[in-house]
Amino acid sequence: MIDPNLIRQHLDETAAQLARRGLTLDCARLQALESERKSLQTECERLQHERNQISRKIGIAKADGEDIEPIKTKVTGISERLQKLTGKLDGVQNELTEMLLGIPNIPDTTVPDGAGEDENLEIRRWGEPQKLDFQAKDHVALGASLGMLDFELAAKLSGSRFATMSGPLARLHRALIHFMLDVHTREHGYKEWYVPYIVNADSLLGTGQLPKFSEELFALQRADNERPAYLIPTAEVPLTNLLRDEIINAEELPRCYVAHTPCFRSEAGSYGKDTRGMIRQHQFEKVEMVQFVAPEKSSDALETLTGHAETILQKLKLPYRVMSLCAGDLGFSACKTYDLEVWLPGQQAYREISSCSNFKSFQARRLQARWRNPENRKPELLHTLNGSGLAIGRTLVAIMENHQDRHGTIHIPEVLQPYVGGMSKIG
RNA sequence: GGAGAGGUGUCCGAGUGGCCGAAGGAGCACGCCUGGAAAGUGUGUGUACGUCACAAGCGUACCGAGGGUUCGAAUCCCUCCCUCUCCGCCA
Repeated sequence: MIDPNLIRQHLDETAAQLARRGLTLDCARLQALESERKSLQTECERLQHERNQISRKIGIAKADGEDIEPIKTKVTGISERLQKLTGKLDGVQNELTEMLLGIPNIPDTTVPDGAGEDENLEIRRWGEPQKLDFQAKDHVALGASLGMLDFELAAKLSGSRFATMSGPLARLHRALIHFMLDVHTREHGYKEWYVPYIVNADSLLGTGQLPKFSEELFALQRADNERPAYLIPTAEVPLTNLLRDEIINAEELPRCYVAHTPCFRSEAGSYGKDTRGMIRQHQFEKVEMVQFVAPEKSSDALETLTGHAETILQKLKLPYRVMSLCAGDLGFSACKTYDLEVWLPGQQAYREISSCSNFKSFQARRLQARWRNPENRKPELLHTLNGSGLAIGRTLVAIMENHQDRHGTIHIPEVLQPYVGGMSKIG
């Protein structure tokens, strides 16, 4: 959630900044609701004050043995008026918060202009796409010829957008998880977590997936009376919510967390997109990094966090480029995002493999995740960041396609070999 | 699944209808003491919102969440969530 004060005091500038995303803010409605809220709230509080005063007098009068009936009737009148007004105030406030929750984060000033994907800005490249003297196969063909990657079999079990892997390929997939966790914990100073894969609505509200994006989630059917629960779409949700409603000390910052989890996405609205292969699945594994930092540190933290994700690609010798998402392509909660796009010879294209974002206080405000600023001893909102480090399935795809030879053999990057019992190739 | 106990401020912990935003302690901040530190000691120390100059002051709300009773609720009633103990079951 953006700072409500921006709506109250700097509505026009805020609307202008949000317009970069292609969003038109209903300023008139917001302003009307805001001024109505103001007058209703003032009046309600005045009446409450009056009621509290009189009620207090009743207590005293009663102790003195006086007749309290006349005072009581006076209060009753106030209470009736108060009830009507608070009802109205609640209505206004609900509409206002609903609108506020629906407003995306304000793009950072360093975010490039643009309406969508095509206008994202390339920041840098690493590695050269290999020039092969044979026709590169994509991972689907490679996996099928190895007999270790099967989508039809998965469809029998579960439906479309699932995969089975077997044998050495399944092992390599598992190895990637361990490798990435080891790099982030040993070399980048992250703390490893194991977290629930099922979360409640509050957690999803905290990170911004709810209320707006419920169609992307798998909701679980539960017994009567139980609150809805959801499969996590990313480890960002449980990891970031670890600090929900917490106040932490300055010396405990930054907090750098990493976890591997499966991720579940319904991929509603992506029909016909990436239907071939493992790029877009209902279930995939991901190693996720999350950082909680003091506000003035978050811009730098985004650079280092992105670097941590890049390290993995470099160690795996996978060519990639870093894209700064333009305002129109930013995710709902993000203020600035770098996408890492890995080269996929099978597609002859760079494809997203990691997304690293600074949310500033947008998530922290919903979460009430705070720190105690030593300067004034007051609790203030933290800044949160996260990034994939990396998406496991897509990394596997990238390894298969980039490290294939003319025989369809996959050559395993050296850094991974200790994780697969010294195996150097598959097939 | 059965039986019981409980959820109060940064933390611990008192408080069973009327100046209770809440005793006491710890922690923290500032000061005294000290060669320095510890100990000791004094003072201060919740959050959000409104009014307003994001000052002071004043006001409102908040004692797990949401309803209700009442002139008045941390305190009484209902529903839900969560934690703990014992028993049962179980990867």
